[in-house]
This record gives sequence, structure tokens and C-alpha cells, in this order.
Amino acid sequence: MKLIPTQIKTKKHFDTFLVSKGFKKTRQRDIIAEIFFNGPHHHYRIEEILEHARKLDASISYATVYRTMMMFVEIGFAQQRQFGKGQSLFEVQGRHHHDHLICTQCKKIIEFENETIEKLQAQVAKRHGFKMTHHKMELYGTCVSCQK
Amino acid sequence: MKLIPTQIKTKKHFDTFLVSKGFKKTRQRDIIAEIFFNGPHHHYRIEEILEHARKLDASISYATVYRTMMMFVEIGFAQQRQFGKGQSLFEVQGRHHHDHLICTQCKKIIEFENETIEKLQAQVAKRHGFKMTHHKMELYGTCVSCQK
DNA sequence: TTGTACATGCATATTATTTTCAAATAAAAT
DNA sequence: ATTTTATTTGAAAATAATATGCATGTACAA
Repeated sequence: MKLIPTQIKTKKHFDTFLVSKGFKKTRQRDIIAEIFFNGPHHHYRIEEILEHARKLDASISYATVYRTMMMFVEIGFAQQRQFGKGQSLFEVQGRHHHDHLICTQCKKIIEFENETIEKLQAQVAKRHGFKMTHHKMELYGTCVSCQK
Repeated sequence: MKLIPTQIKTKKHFDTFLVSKGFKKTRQRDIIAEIFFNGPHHHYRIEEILEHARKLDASISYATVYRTMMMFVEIGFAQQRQFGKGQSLFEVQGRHHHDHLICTQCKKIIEFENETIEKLQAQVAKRHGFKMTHHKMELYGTCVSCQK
């Protein structure tokens, strides 16, 4: 019994969202969305988005990137995560559900999914009378290359 | 094949540690350790330890509690955790291994353990060539009382 | 006792996040 | 095209949590 997969959020969805809700399409939002939704990877810090954005428009500010990322989170277009200390990471909402393997040396992040674990987690929550909304599972260690 | 359980850390162990390493036994450390190791629950914020400590000695500073908690973490007597945002929580090291169920409404924390999940996590890490050092698993939702 | 290295308290520095506000600008109304 | 308006932006400052520098205080060994 598979759930219907949530549609992956794209830049096009975001553009539509802006128009439909009466928000404005700005140069800054366009650049930030392009990087976030179509960029080379899946886990962006605000600082990193800012760096990339400034190559396209040197005047973009941290505050604007910050507010845009928060907007993504609020409207359900992004998930905000905290791995250990340091800054939040943002990833596009609606991709396959997954958890994370994190190398504490080189900070590399590998995504994985394990349906058996998911089921067991649901069981645990149920057994304690919890109505589970979400979970967090992160495995930390050293990756193959960092073990050498 | 059960692993040998790590000895639970106590205030007495801490006292011994201080002496053996040439650190000083101070009134402040004694108060803080008493609260942390023998207090009423298992998940302390620095602020909370400070409040309790000040009932016993009004002059104790945040910095001292902070540094003492950091010492507990460094010497392996405490684990530092971040549930969502907000301040870190500290818990005594060496109790049974466990993960957490967290009520997002009332912030209640329930500890649980599930050996099957643990094994599956180890498998996942191994499959990706990781040498796993630790993991984090938190299930968020609403507890029985908050569902009413 | 007294000396000394470690510990403490206060103040301040850092780091990450969040907000304020005047000026800029997108989009609607003329 | 120009004006109007409400939203958005950038710069700076506020907040929150964590971390540190330093003068003073204190545990403990000599």
C-alpha cells in the first residue's frame, strides 16, 4: 500500500505560486529559486545560495536570501534541516522521502531510504500513543574516502 | 550477542575523575554535578541547571555551568542534544542507549529503544561503506494527552 | 601559612538567525 | 506612458545561543 507520492516542487511551481497569491516576481526571487530548485545539489546553506546568487547579481543581500528560503519553508517548498551544529541546510520538498548519512570528517551527505525502518518507527510511535508527524534520522560516521 | 553495557556515569565517578586528572573540586562543580547526575529528570538545559544551582548558591554564573556541562561532554560524561531549534539539552552518558519521541505541543520527551532499528541502521551505514560512530533518531508528533 | 595553577564571574566576542525601516520597484490603475 | 500602491529589498541593528578573555578568587599541595 504505497502512498501517492507528493509532486516534487519546481521553480515553475514557485512562479505560479507567486502570481496566484499576489506576490511579486522579482529578479532576486528568480535568481534564488533558480539556484535552489535547479542547482547542482540538494543541501544548501543560506550563505551558499547567497554566493551563487551574487555571481548573477552582486547586490543581492543575505536578508533577501534568508527571507526567500523562509518563504520556501513556510509554503512547503523546502525543508529546513540542522545537522549537528552550524547553519541550517535547505532542501527541495517533495522529492522521495529519505534520511541522511553524514561524514563527520568531510561533511559529505548521502541520502538513503529504508522502508523497514520507517515501518518500525511508525510502530514505536503508535505503541506510545503518538500521532507521528515527522521524524529525523541521521547516521554519523566516516565515509570510505575519509577512512584512508 | 549483547554488547557489554557501558557503566552509567555518576557524580561519584566525576569526583574521582577530577582528582585523578588534577582538576579541582569546587563548590560550583559539586552543585552542578549533583543536579545533573542526581536530578529529577534526564534532559537539562544549561539555563535550568543554572536556576536549580542558584537556589543552592546564588552567585553561580552561567559561564561556570556552561563550562562544566562542556566538560561533562568532553570527558564523555554527558551527551549534548539539539531537538529542533532552541537550546541544547544535556543528558547523562552511559544509561541504556535510547532514542526520542518528542511531543511538538507540550515538548514532552519519551525515551525508547528498538534493537531491530539499530541493526538496520548499522546495515545501512555498512552498505555505504561508512564507519558509523553515532546516530540520531527523533520521532515528532503529538502525545496522547495533547491529542484531546 | 603561603604559593601557584586552576577555576570563577563578569563582561564581551562570536555565530546564526530574525527584524526594523527607509528606499526601491513590480504590477495595477489611470 | 505615467502615476499609484503595496510589496520587496538592502543595510543595519536586534535577538538568541554559544563561547572566550581576563582580572580576581580559591583549592590544594608544599
